[in-house]
Amino acid sequence: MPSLDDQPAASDLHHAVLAWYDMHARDLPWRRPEASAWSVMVSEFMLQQTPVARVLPVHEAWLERWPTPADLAAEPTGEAVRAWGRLGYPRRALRLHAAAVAITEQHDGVVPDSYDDLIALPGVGDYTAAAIASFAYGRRHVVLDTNVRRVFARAVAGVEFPATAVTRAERDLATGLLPDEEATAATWAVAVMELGALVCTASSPRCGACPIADVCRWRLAGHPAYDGPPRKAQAWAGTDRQCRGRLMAVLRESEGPVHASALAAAWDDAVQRERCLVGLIDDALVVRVGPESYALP
DNA sequence: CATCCGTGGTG
DNA sequence: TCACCAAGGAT
Repeated sequence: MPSLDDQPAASDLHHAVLAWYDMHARDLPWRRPEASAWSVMVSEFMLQQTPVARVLPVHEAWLERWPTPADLAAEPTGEAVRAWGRLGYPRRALRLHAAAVAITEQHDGVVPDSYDDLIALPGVGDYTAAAIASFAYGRRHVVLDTNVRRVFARAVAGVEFPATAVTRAERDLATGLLPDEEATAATWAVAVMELGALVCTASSPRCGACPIADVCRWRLAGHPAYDGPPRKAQAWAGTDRQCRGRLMAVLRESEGPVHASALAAAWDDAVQRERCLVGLIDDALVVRVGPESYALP
């Protein structure tokens, strides 16, 4: 019978989480045995800050249209931005395209399997590099995303939410919990993430359905309330992000170039509209094709 | 290390 | 209703 001072034994966590995953894992396209590394990579880009439900249809259309990195690399960047649709953060589409170009030119069109090669690609940070290496190639890596961090914060550290930024102690903890055997480590990585996504959710966690509830330090401590710094909600109404989104929607939905008047109709504040347009052009999400005419690149 | 970068679902 | 949140990365 565990006391509050005990750390959950790694072996207990492994068995419980892996058994739970075997039973409850979602059947997602990028997890199927026939899924290519490119499919995994596309999913990871799309899933950066966007929920699975909204990624599914876009991912399917994307892989059908561009089955390999070279297929995407051969297209203008604007086609990637248009196909990205309303997933949000369209710079991710640009980075995915740039990554496809780099893979085509520097890796013979094959998605790299090493963390070092992956993290050198545009739009690939620590999480995405580890995720692709682990999920697509079965390599042993610490995959630290928001779900995994939350599960470990609760089950091991006994707090409701992890710190704002990844700490050294947190990474050491995750490293220590990573199973030794390579294939097991890869399954563990996706299993812990799935547990965080489906059971150990940010709000209203389903502890009654959790395979490690009996050793979870946060639950054993009586679910103490979060006492860290307030996590600031992102402002939205009236921000440049909203303005940029409106402008991009106009361009996306138009087959050809749009006149400045069409953009003006999408956002009233002329000063802010101009600032955002300049920013979009600077980001290479928009190109000016005439005196008062704009288009996707 | 804090801030910026989209969008839509939900309790 | 509206604050919160969803598989981050770049600067």
